[in-house]
Amino acid sequence: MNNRELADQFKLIADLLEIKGEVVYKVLAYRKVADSLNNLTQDVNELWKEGRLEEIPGVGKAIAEKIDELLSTGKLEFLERLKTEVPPSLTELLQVPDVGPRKAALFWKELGITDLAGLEAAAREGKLRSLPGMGEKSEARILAGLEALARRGDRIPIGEAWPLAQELLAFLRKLPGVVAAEPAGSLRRMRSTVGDIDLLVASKNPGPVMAAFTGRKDVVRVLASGETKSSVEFANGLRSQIWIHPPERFGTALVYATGSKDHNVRLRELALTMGLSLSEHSFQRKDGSEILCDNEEKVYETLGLQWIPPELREDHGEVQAAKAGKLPRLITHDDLISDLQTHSKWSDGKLSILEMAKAARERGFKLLAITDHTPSLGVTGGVKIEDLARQRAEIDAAQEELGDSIRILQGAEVEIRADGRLDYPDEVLAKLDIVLASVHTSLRQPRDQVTARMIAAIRNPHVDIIAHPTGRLFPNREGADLDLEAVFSEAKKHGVALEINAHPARLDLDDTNARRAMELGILLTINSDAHSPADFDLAFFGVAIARRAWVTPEAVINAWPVEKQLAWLKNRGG
DNA sequence: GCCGTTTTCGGCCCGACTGTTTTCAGTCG
Repeated sequence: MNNRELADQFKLIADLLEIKGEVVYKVLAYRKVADSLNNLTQDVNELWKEGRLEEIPGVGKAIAEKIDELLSTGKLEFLERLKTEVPPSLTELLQVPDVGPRKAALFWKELGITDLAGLEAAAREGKLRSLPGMGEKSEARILAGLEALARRGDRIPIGEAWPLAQELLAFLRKLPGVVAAEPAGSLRRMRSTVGDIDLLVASKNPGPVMAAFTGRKDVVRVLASGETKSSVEFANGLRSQIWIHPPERFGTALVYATGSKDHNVRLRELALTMGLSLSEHSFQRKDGSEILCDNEEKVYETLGLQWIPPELREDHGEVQAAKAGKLPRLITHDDLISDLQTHSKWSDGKLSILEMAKAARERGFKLLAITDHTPSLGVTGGVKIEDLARQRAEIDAAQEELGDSIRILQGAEVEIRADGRLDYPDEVLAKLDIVLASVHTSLRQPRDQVTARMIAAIRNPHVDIIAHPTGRLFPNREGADLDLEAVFSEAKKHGVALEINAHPARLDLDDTNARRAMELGILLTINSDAHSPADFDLAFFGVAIARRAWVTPEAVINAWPVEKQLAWLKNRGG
């Protein structure tokens, strides 16, 4: 059982206990452990073997025993018994907006509803409205929520949400009386997926701004509209909400709206120790007087903290680090001066090498690796060995034309075949300037097999980088079941770099794994995987993942001076 | 169920909005 699978068990326990009506703090305790496990930078099995389970945040004696039972036997008696008391399928209902644990319990106990289909049928038959605390409007909201859920599915990739948010922000910023408009929520924290689009507006006159927002043509439903907060749904099922606060309170409001919830709780606890109560409006002293903050820096300063970049605000140690003045200098998009994974017409890219190099140069890159696919990945039209010399000639010609404004490398994204062999023989790899190795197929191999395959690639002396290590694709393809600890240990030993692939459908390594790699001192690389000029800009999302992983520029090859990048490649003997 | 600059018990952040209610529960972030 891996970290995520274990976390799922505890999330299920939390949901079931909540529906059962258990005291809320017990539920929160289980939920916190699920979150801790999901964000753990080590394999929980290692901690378990070393008897260090209680070092995991939120894990005490009782939960440590449950983890022990789950990892030893694969089952948990406590959970099995719980499942006989509350049907597990009831947790489906919690996905529906406006349905929480109390209503789920109500529907189950009064109407025998145990899943989404049952809820929808009952709502359509008008059976919900007569329940205590329910009415026609509540029933209609639940039906609307069910429809939105069906349309939208789950969370959406940040690559889709970000452009939509920019469009909404541009709209808001043009409205009269709007002083500022910023992204908030998981969007601003740059999580790889977001549930809805949160936006914060500064204005002294919120009424007309709210009206303009909720009155947009693409809004199909207004879910809430108040003085400080409104929430709407778009035709595709996506939801967005805005808060509007006066400019002099923008700082506290932005901290609040950005979250995460756990980060906010941490800040509020800290405020209380200083005799202050922190809300989205202000700090309040015990005598009722307020401290207003028009920007975030003032909020953190009042708490005796360094300003914390939004990407770190997950209650993963950032508040403690800020208190000690030890926040890392996070990498930025501007730090990147190379892109080490891109594709040209030689495989599945859209442009010639010269066109790609010009596009890279326009974006300020000084170094570009052309890393086309290899033949076994048939759909990409991989470069045959006999064509590599002609590709080299094209690179030389492009280099000639562009002079020293940008340096172009001949590389390859070499397929790691199902049996662990690479798609080019060593003598061919030896002639390339840079070699990335990656898996695209046979991702469902058993853990041992797929891990061995990856390790074999890392041990090949010509391989410089493992690209998108797990092979995951949003939203539907799970990554390979890799033993990442083993992969990390081997990468460290052989000095092979691991990629944070910036394509929003990949974002692989993810933030949690990238943080673990960083802690282990493994080199990282952030690449766009560009197949067309616009794709170069996707590096932005890769940087976001790196920032969420506390990554500094020193750890990222692409942020090094060109000569250092080239020297690293040369010294690897590739 | 966890946890400790109020420490081994008694707390555990703060508020907006809605709907069904005549003062509040439920949900959400």
